[in-house]
Amino acid sequence: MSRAINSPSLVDPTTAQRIWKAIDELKYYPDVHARSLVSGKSNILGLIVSDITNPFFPELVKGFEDVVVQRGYEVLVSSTNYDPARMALCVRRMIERQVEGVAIMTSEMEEHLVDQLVSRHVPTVFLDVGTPGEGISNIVVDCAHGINEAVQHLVDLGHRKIGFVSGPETLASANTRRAAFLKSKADHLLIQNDDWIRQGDHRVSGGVAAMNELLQLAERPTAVMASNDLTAVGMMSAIRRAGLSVPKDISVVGFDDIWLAEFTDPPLTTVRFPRDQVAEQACRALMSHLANSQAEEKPYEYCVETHLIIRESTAPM
Amino acid sequence: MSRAINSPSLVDPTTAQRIWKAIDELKYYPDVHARSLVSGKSNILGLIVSDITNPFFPELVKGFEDVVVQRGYEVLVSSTNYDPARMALCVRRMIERQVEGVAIMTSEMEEHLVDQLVSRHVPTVFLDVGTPGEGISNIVVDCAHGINEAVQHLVDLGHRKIGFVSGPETLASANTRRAAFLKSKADHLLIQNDDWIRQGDHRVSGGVAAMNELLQLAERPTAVMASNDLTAVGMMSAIRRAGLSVPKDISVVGFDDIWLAEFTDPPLTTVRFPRDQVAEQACRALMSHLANSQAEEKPYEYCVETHLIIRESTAPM
DNA sequence: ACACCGTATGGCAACGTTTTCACAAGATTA
DNA sequence: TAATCTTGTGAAAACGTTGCCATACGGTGT
Repeated sequence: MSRAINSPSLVDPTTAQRIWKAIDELKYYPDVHARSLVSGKSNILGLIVSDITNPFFPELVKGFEDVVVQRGYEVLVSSTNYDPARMALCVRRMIERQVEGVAIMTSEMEEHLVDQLVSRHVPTVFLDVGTPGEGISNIVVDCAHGINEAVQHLVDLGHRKIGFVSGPETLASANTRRAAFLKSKADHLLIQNDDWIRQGDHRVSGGVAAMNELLQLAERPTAVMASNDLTAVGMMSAIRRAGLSVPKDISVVGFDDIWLAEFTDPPLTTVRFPRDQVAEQACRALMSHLANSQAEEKPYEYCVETHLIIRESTAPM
Repeated sequence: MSRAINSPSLVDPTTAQRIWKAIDELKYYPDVHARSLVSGKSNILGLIVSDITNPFFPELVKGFEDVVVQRGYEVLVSSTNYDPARMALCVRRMIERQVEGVAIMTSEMEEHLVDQLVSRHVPTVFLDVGTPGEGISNIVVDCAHGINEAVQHLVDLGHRKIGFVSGPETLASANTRRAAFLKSKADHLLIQNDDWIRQGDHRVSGGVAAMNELLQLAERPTAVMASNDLTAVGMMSAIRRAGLSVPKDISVVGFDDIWLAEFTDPPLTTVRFPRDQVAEQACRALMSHLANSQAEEKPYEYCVETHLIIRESTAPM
């Protein structure tokens, strides 16, 4: 009987024992569907990422799964593959399965899809985009802090000519990072040179191409930063192909601290994007919405910091 | 009404239209839980992996998600983190959510957990371990083929002294690969030298350590193969730290063809483990069990091939 | 015109829980 | 001893579907 399981206080110890014995013997598992049907709660949280194959995401997924499961919930992971149609499918899957909340960890998100979620009162949490409000939270990531540390680190090493390879300009997060770099550069009174600011695509190939452009400049930067680690990997590769050495000739700094960064050659100095913390905070935000369901839906906004991880791709000028 | 949705043939076109209109207007989504409750089918397939953070898995997860979703099912992904207790939790989660089938893509699996699944008649598919039977399928991976191609490739380049760094001996897949290498080596009448066979741990650090041992040998191999790409990455790093060059001084071949292999320096020649095919076949196997539910539960056994991908970490001796 | 058949539709039981309500039995009090 | 209260338990409604059965309706054949 359900009472024995859910409100042990109300039931006589001896009957409770009888019931638990039966449960054990029959290997009884409660039927989640019946349970969900009557309670209206699915006990599922959704997680939407761009592409699980992108090394940025697995850590996020893992972190999310860990804490969500620990709290007795289940996770529904889905990838958009950067495809708007596919994104619509992801949202539909979430709604159909009646998830109790969704963490949308992609940087692109169409307005009307978000509306579908809010109109169904599904709590939502975003990764550093958009505006918190009615059931919508946001994890804001302080990229500037880590980028500032990185610039400071390079300045300390004697670098004054620092280049930057950004991500695609359609990507909000890429623009944030670029702006943070520009600001930090100005704050440090470094040499300004627009030629040293190049655009990549957050993939290895973009890093290679951008770095090749930088290498052909008459006056080259002595250190370069990248908008993400993949770009930095491409840049290091291009530098080496040009017969130069990292970090002896040019220092390189990445961003994200993906798993790979530790094992590039040389190991990449980079800014750590704390994906495990993001996952935990996203989950916490969702749970918080679930707790104070209708009343006072306080939008949750949590700030997560980034920090420089110094490895071996940076050296004195 | 359910008829309009599920058996369009039985309902008058005009009423059908009325119903669809209403569905649209009310933004009606059928309640999966009620549906599952009455039908007894959850429309969910489970996927258990060791660690989504391990670069081997994301591609597998993505492939699985793609085809499962396409067939109108949902996926429940869970990671064991190589922890038996956690594995038990994974199985429990699967059973509680009443998945209709589970793909267990880890190499370790405790007997009694599998029993829980079979006793509940949950179709199961494994990745190259165990014995097919009553509702249990297996995707067998022909590692030998790719390894043979790799050895042949090295022989063609003039190598006769080929080393091998294996994975942990507790891992079935690692032993399979090691055995395949040994057999291929014998077939090619290559120089036998037990000193050239080392044990790694399928991680970068193990590759570094094993390679350092090989480098200290009086008579060194001129080419080395690894049980997986991570090991190969470590080996390349160790070689370079020793002041030698890949592939000029020593050729290196990996196994798995993880995403990273394309971007190491030099790009890694490796044996491609077709994870997308595995995912698709796993799904197909599960679906096949679902189709002929009770009757003639034919165990499904599919063989997937491996092939050498030649990049730049191998060169003539 | 009447019986018959096929098709389209309304109604109802069932799925396995949770929750509420009512009731029984024992304990407490006047 | 009777009345009231407490505690534990059984019974029933509800959740939103599906699948079956009954029924109403329009058409066809005699």
